[in-house]
Amino acid sequence: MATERRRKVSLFDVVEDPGGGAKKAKANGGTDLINRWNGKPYSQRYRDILEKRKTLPVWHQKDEFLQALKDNQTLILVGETGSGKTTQIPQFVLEAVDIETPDKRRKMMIACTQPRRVAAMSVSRRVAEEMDVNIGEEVGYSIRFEDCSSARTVLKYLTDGMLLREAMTDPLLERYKVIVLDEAHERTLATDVLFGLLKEVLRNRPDLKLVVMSATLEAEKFQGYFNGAPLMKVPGRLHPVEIFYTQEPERDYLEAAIRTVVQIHMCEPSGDILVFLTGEEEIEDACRKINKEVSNLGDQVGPVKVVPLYSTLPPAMQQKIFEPAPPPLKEGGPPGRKIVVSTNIAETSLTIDGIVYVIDPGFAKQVVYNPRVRVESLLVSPISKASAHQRSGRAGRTQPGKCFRLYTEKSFNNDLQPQTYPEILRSNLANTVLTLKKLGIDDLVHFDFMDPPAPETLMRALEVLNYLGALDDDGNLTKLGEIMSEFPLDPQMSKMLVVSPEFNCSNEILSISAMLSGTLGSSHQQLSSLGSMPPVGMHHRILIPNWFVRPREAQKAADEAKARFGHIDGDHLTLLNVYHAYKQNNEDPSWCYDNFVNHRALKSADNVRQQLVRIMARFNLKLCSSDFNSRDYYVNIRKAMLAGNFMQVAHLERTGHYLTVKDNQVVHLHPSNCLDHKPEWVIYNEYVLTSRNFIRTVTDIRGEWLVDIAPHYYDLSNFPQCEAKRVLERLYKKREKEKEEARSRK
DNA sequence: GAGCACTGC
Repeated sequence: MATERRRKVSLFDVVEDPGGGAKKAKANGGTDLINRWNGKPYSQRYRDILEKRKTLPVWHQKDEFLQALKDNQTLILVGETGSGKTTQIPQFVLEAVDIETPDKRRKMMIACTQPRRVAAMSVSRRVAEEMDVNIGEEVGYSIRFEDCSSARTVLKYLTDGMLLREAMTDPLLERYKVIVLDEAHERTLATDVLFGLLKEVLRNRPDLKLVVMSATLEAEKFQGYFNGAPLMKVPGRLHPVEIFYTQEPERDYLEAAIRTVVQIHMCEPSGDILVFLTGEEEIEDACRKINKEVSNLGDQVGPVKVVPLYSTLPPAMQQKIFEPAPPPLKEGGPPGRKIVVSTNIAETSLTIDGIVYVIDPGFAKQVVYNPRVRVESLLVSPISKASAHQRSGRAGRTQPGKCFRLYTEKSFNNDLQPQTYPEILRSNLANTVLTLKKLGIDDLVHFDFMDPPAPETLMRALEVLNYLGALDDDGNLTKLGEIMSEFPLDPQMSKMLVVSPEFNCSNEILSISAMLSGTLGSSHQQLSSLGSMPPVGMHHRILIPNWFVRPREAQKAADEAKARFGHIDGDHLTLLNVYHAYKQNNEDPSWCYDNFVNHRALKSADNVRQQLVRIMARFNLKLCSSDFNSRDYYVNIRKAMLAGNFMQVAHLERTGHYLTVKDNQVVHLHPSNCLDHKPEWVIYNEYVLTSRNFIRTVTDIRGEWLVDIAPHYYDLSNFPQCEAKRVLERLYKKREKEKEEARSRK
């Protein structure tokens, strides 16, 4: 222990002078004009930025921070918006720690995790500028689809999910000297897994340090979890925001929100308005109504620009939130105003400057997972206090602001829960459990989760992985499971992909998997901002992007276009048709436009597909297709899909409705399906609970295949009494008879 | 015959 202690200290060369870079350069044998990191002279721009950096709140506590870092292995830092922690703390760390290795060509790194890709990209660009180096060299970032770092990189920003991936091949994270977990209060699934993992790694690597950065005072909870690690608080830099509550509860929050917008516009000084609503339809509706109400007021009030904002809005439309408010109609007339009507996207992911008024009805759509029926549903539910706090903060970024909460103060105090439930308590954990197993965590029950998931959720996940063959009966990772864990897909999908060569259709399953695996990411590139924050729930599930565009003014034409891609045996095959058509038309955006196909979604599917192909190659999984003209072409694809999705099967009962297999839930085919008939058996990708229980993205499969491909799941000794069971009994008998006949023929 | 809060690998 004593030697470890000494070693730790000697590796830690803290600079006593808070002056920073210039002095360090001198110490390195150069002059104070030379950049320690790349040996080049500092630019004037560097010095200008440095002066501004020094005014950030964290700089006042630089010495205190470095001393605490020197004395402790783990440190918790709480800083609200505007403290500068995300950009400055990793630089402080870099100045202070010794990152040399015996190998002179390579240094150890500082990692800083972010929940979102755009943040990792934009923050690292900013920091590279501040350090006067080129992005991708000494300072870099690493996100899915893009590694912008090199052998020279000493400071790397990366998504929390990416660090988790790295841990799969480098379990002790030996490339890193210090790991900074930023935005820890958001409690993403990946951050929560990293918490537990890093606690273990820290025990095995006394030379590694961890800085946990968070924006809320839940930090005391973090402190308890990290064995009493010291906590440092850094003030934020927000303007004051005055909070107003309603006297009485509002019966109709949409109507109340619109009324409040109009009142602000009539009575309050200039400044833009941000309204939080729950979804696309509600937002579009509100925008129309606001425009109508304001135009009814005539020219007594200034002009307004009402802008909707939600994630599925095309980027060009989202860009409108950055346009300035309209000028007064006539000189000296009442000022114009921009009114942004947004989902939660404006709470964390996007920051709009110039907002002075926030209207918060107190609701958001949130996912609720029920492990008993294995269903996730999207429900409009009250937000948490932390979320309300975050929303109000959006009014104080550029000047003092006002926030109008459309609920009573009593309701805020008594009804809202303090924090949004962390994602790990609200998700299906099949994929997370697979990752943990791959990381070498064998005993999940005793894994040190900050908030342990319900045992039932873990049991469900283990059960699913066992049925898929990823875990053996003792819960150990199988060879198959090991390969599956490498794919950035849900276990059902990675299973069908890994076995698809056996069905001679891996090319097609690759395309279908890529289409189903929705990442419309990187579209917010220009929309990003350094602002960030709080605990609003994220979740993990299969969410399928919109491949088809259906503009209000051309719905009929869009439906006709979609029908042209339709495959009567199912939606998965329809997706394959769309993908093939897209490739045959050279990925042409105007072809997409003419055919009402979402070019962004297809482009991102193509990107995902390339990544999946690389992983297939790593494991020598064959890329193959059946003859397109053979009768087996689609049959093979449907069988391969069943090999992964045999747990998401529904059976058509004689009464005319579908029952899910084993769970016996009544479900309905979602009307968006492309089938021309009601198949006896279907596999489905999504279970959506809206006006009815729908299964969406469905494909016709044959009962015989259930018996052939998944007999361990369709084991009738362990099956509830139902019509499907009787059908399966007949199918098993039929198979046995066929076998007997085959034997007697021999 | 219906509708998609938000992320990530």
